[in-house]
Amino acid sequence: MAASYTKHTTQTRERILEAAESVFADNGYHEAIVDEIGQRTSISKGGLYFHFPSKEDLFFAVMDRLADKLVSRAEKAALEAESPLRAAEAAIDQVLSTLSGQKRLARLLTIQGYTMGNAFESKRAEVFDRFARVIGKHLRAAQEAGQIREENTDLASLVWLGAMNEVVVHWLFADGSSPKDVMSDLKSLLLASVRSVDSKVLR
Amino acid sequence: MAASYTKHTTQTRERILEAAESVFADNGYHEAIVDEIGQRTSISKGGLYFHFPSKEDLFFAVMDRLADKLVSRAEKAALEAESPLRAAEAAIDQVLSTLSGQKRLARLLTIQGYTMGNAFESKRAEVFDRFARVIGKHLRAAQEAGQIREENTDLASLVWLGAMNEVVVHWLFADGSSPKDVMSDLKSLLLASVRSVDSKVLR
DNA sequence: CTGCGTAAACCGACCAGCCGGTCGGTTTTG
DNA sequence: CAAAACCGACCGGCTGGTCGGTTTACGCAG
Repeated sequence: MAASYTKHTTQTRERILEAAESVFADNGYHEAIVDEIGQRTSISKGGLYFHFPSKEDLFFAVMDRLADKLVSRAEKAALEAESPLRAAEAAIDQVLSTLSGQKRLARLLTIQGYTMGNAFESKRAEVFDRFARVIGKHLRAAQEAGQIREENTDLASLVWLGAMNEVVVHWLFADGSSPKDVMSDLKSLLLASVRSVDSKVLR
Repeated sequence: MAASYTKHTTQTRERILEAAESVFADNGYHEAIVDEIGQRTSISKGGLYFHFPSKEDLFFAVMDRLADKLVSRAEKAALEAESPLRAAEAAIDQVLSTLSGQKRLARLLTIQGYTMGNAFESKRAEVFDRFARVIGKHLRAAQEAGQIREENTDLASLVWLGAMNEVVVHWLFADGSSPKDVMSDLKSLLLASVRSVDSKVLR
């Protein structure tokens, strides 16, 4: 499918996605106006609708693209880690520091995404699940390797994800310290939540 | 201010809030239609707008009312606990089991609330902060009482809150096990995240 | 290389319908 | 008899999406 696109088309799609991302990030789904994406792209509304069937689809495409980027970053970082637990750590590290530098993007992923009604629900679930799975994979490995006590790794990854999310959201709202700044404290909390009682086994 | 309302007015307001809560919970902010609140209340749109200046204000009032209810429940439960750490535990216990029984309400608090654009941001922050403060208060006490290791209690309460939120949201989307079912696992994770290394000091 | 025909890509004026909010008037309350 | 409470027909702005038409890209025959 993607292969059938000409190079030119692909480039244009990319341009649109880029602009759409910024518009959605600024305003959220509902407040975002399709024409504005047109303006920023110098592509008319008609042109936009040639590439994407609807505003909703465009939004989904933006989210997918974003998730792809972040997840692959996280997985790459995890690959370089020297132990499963470190890998899980590296993944959240990566995500948090990326988001730290890009407030609007963070906003899009955590808050703005919600701003479409029911239609978005499943998308949100999908994107967050992808992250949860990345974390879960490594936690499971860590458990098998005896690095951690916790057996319910699915729940644990949910907890980790939720914690990260909340830290990011809090930063966005309260604009206090950035996720980067609390990262080390956060990591020790999360590690503590799963580690063996015998703390020597940790890592 | 509230005192200046007549009894009758107060009752009507209550009826409206009740209906509004259910309509918002069903559809989210944008999809919710003011007229429908009218229908369910048998109060005309004009009547509604006599009591609330705008849809947005009505929504805020609904959220406030909800937060009041939940927070006071949580605090009441915490009062009866025998130690600060137990109190924090009781608070999340209370919230989770309440939400477990009321899916629509849970949806409203966690997801639907977001479905208004930027205007909602500060409200979300406010509501969640109230919960965070409840947890934080007890964690701080627990820290002073030497029950827990963690010093950054603000962060810890954020983590707890985020974890709870994510568990609820996941339940709503995936409709797997209810928060109630994972509660004990969740609690042990959260406790582990903050407890002293010397596990005997726990509680 | 050139001209040409076809289809892809793009344009932008226009429409449609939805829904929050209004307001002049009516009923109820005290 | 005020004033509060309520009614509901109506308005108007807004914005996704459409569609007939134009331009560009590209393969190919002469």
